[in-house]
Amino acid sequence: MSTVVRLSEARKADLRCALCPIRDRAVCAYSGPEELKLLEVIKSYRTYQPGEEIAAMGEETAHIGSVVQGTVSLSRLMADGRRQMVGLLFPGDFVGRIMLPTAPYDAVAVDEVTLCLFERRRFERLLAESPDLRRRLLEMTLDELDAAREWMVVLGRKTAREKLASFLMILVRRAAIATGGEARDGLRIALPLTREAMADYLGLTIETVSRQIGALRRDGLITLEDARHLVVHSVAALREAAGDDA
Amino acid sequence: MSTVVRLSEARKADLRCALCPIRDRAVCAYSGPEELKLLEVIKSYRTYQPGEEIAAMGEETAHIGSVVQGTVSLSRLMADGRRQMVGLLFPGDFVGRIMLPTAPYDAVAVDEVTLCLFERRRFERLLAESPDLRRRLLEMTLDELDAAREWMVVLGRKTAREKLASFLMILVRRAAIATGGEARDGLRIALPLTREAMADYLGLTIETVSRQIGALRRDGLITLEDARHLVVHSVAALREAAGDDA
DNA sequence: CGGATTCCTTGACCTGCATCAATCCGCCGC
DNA sequence: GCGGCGGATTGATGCAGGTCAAGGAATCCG
Repeated sequence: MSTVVRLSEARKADLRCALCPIRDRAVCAYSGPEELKLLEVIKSYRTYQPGEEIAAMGEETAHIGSVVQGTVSLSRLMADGRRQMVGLLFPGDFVGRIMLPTAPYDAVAVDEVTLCLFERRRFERLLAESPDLRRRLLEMTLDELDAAREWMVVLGRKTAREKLASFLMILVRRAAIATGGEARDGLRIALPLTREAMADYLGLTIETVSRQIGALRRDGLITLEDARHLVVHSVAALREAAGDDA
Repeated sequence: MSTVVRLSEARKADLRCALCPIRDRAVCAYSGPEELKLLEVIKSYRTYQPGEEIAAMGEETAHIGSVVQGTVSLSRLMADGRRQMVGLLFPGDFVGRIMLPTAPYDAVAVDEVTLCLFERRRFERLLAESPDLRRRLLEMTLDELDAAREWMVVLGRKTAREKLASFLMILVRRAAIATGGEARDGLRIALPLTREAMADYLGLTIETVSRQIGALRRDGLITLEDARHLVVHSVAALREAAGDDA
């Protein structure tokens, strides 16, 4: 009995917004305690398995929300099977298109994903009344637009090697943020994506992805622990290889 | 004397928001008469010549505003000279990044461009108080994000021919909207961009752009009047060539 | 333990687009 | 008229990355 109580208390604690791991980055980042209370009432959590579909392009989406844990891919599929990933969402990022009833692309869980969901209609009603939510959502959308445009440069103008290095740099920056500080040499990186998903993100084939990873390894920029884990030896060299100046 | 008066009256009429040609599409689309009055006070017009720089990446931008007339390109330049266009703005579209002091990319007038400008600080203050402006801006930003992601598919996965056809389809859709109705066969299209600008938009070289236009012409999809004007014979065939289903 | 499956790597070959180079066309100033 | 110039076309050639094919490594399951 007492274990049950303790479990339910723990579950409850998980659900408290104040303790949420993405509290400072999600749509609700600017929301005060009163608004948080409102959100707490209407929110629900859902977990998706790797590869599981979160939303399908063209279909109605009843829920929208935030990535709490894991990685979500947004992609578009052409009629003949070619696929292009158009976004990669990490904890704190917002999933779902507001002001539009249907999803404009496929959303798929890359690894095990937990979402903090709101019923779309209810969230939009809340949005209409909350300057804090609106402000944060606008800010996040603008950031995503900048990121999308940055990625257009990668897709349109970079070589396969530069594409790979650019992708790794994204992971390096994320890992640096997660561990609190600067991007340091010797950083160990987990690749959340399969070779195929990377290829779809970078506009390449899996063979080219594999070969370019091999080339970066041979050139001493990285070491592969296994197919999904690597160590970055020189962040500066990797940035150089990505063709960025920033 | 009387002509001077009449001229100044005409000028004044040009400046009245109620008569603005982009009144229904710009940031101010949802603004009521009172708000329009406020905007009317702080706005100013400026005209740019073809090729003239509107904003340079990384530099502070004192003004933001709407495209009233003409076409604006947003692009990013890599250190070695490679350029990728990341957006093409038409009348009604918003120029400038709010909530950020510096421009995230270069903005250049493609042809003769007229902007309706607001001092950035003042506009942001207005934005903070106006739900109508904020709502419209969020809506426009979300639309641009969708457009950017759609373009990522073009850049990442389409062939040169499909890229050209996709670009022409954008112009066809725009021309259709401008002339009020459906995209009809036999439509005459003006190319606002040079071959170089098209190449930068599509992630190609000017030679490939030229060759692919030639190929579309030889295949009977289009006829060239001159280098900057063409007729689309079959919109359906062009869409097909673009590799789209929508 | 062995077979099946999924994911990744590697090799040989091919092709679509880039590169390099020459020419053309329309337009301007003189 | 004619040179000069920016933009566009066209041709010849090369190569980065795609395609096709085989095989390895890890995991699952009977």
